[in-house]
Amino acid sequence: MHKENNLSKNQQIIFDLINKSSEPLKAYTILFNVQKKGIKAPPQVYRALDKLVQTGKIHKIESKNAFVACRSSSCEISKATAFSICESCEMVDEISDAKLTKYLSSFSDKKGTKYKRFNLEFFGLCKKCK
Amino acid sequence: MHKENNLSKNQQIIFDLINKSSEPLKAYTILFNVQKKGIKAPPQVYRALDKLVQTGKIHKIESKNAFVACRSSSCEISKATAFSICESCEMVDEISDAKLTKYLSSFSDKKGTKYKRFNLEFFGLCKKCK
DNA sequence: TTAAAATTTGTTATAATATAACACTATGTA
DNA sequence: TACATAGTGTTATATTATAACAAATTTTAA
Repeated sequence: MHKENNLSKNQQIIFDLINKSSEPLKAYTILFNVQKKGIKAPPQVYRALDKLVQTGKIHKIESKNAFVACRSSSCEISKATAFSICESCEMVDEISDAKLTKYLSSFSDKKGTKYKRFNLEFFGLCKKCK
Repeated sequence: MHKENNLSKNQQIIFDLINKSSEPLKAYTILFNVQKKGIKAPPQVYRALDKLVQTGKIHKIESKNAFVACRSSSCEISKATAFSICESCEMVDEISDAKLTKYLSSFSDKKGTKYKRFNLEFFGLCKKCK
């Protein structure tokens, strides 16, 4: 039987926590919340996070050092991420906009270089906070 | 006499260092390099960095926790930044592309929300590394 | 010019984020 | 089975960033 794309125990615990959260979670918040499940030390959390990011199950919000579950159905998108971030309430939403992805994926700079991966973070006020 | 847009002593020292660097500098690298000039502690560095970022003289590369001088002539652009990052040699270039800026500045999401600020980081291989 | 306000500085301590290194276990593959 | 790969548990430590307070400097405006 070939390798399933299943998560290991720690990966699953941490993914579940992030996935049911309505807001980005930080590594040490995650650590605190999974200690009752036996995950006791930072490296355990960071290793699971690294793997989940690599496989596109979660994304890192770089400007916040926090992690959100991918909400995008086709998660090739781990290489092409965009988020909106509210500067007031800190809410983060994943943007999945085919046009935007296409535009940025085919963007080439002045030297003609194209890039296989990007991360875009928009900042403003969400609907509630406006 | 009204306030000039001049930099304070520490801000100038730290800006000069970043400005003459060909690569993004990290806060503690900066600290190490300015100790001979009398800047001895992290808060002095971080305060200057914060101010320089606010005024658009430098930008923070979020995925690297590092800082580069703004190379864009019209530095209103501090609200609309884009960078290319080489995954091999770590080189970072600021992208100033009017079309790209315009496209992203006028982007509105599914709810019709527009965002006043964004940061975009492209990852790939630079010309040298290809 | 001079007093109040705002900004910048200097300093110590500590918080928050992240990884190195090592020994061991579990799982997948040939 | 036996080898390789991925995951786990653990301790210690490295890296990035801020809190809090006192003093000095610069700006503003009465």
